[in-house]
Amino acid sequence: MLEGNLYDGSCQVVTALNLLSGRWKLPILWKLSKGGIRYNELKRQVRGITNIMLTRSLQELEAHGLVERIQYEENPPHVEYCLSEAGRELIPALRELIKWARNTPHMTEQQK
Amino acid sequence: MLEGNLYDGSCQVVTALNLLSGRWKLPILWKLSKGGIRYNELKRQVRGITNIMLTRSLQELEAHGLVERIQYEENPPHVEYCLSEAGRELIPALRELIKWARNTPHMTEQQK
DNA sequence: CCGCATCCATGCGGATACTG
DNA sequence: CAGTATCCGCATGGATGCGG
Repeated sequence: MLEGNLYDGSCQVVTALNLLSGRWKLPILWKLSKGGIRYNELKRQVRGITNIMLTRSLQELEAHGLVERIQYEENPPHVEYCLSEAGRELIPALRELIKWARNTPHMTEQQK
Repeated sequence: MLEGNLYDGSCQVVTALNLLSGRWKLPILWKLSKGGIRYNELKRQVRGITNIMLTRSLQELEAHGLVERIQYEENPPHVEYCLSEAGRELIPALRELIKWARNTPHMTEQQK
């Protein structure tokens, strides 16, 4: 896995990582990892996010199969978001990254 | 040093992940994980990268403590780059991400 | 051999306002 | 409640050429 043609391997990881980059994706995924949640509740919990950014992020994550959108045909509208199987499988990798970030001085210092 | 850090980290993981995002950082780190390497050799191995992008990426990675630059006072010039301790500690997390990316259909299909 | 300076294009993150 | 529609600034990626 580490060996062999590295560039091929890197491509997918680069794609994956760029999918997750940006200011909001991880916080969103994190909230979703706790279970299904509605749009406005999610917006409340992800501090500072606006409608447009929440909508876009969710759409992207859904388009790439990390998040599932479930719409209940009710009035008033009721939509829930949750992690897909792929999304759930991603969590362990993120946990590793979190662990690393916490134990890395430069990461904790340079919060300018 | 390069200015304009995109998002200050209200979250360390977000900061960490954004540090790694972009087209070249991971391929570079990947090559470096094999051991120290010279600038031009690195440029040869990271297909398609230009001087400016290689230089910038290395500077950023160095500024954030993931990469170390070693300059030998010789003529002709001799510079080597290698992973720092923090950089080496990051590899396991990346391995997880690679594993995930490889096992995720959408990642392998949708190279947009 | 190992870079930096300059300039340019693009896309992303975001503010504001509106809708079914 | 759950979103869209516009518009915009600026960081980021990149081509090309120069310099120690």
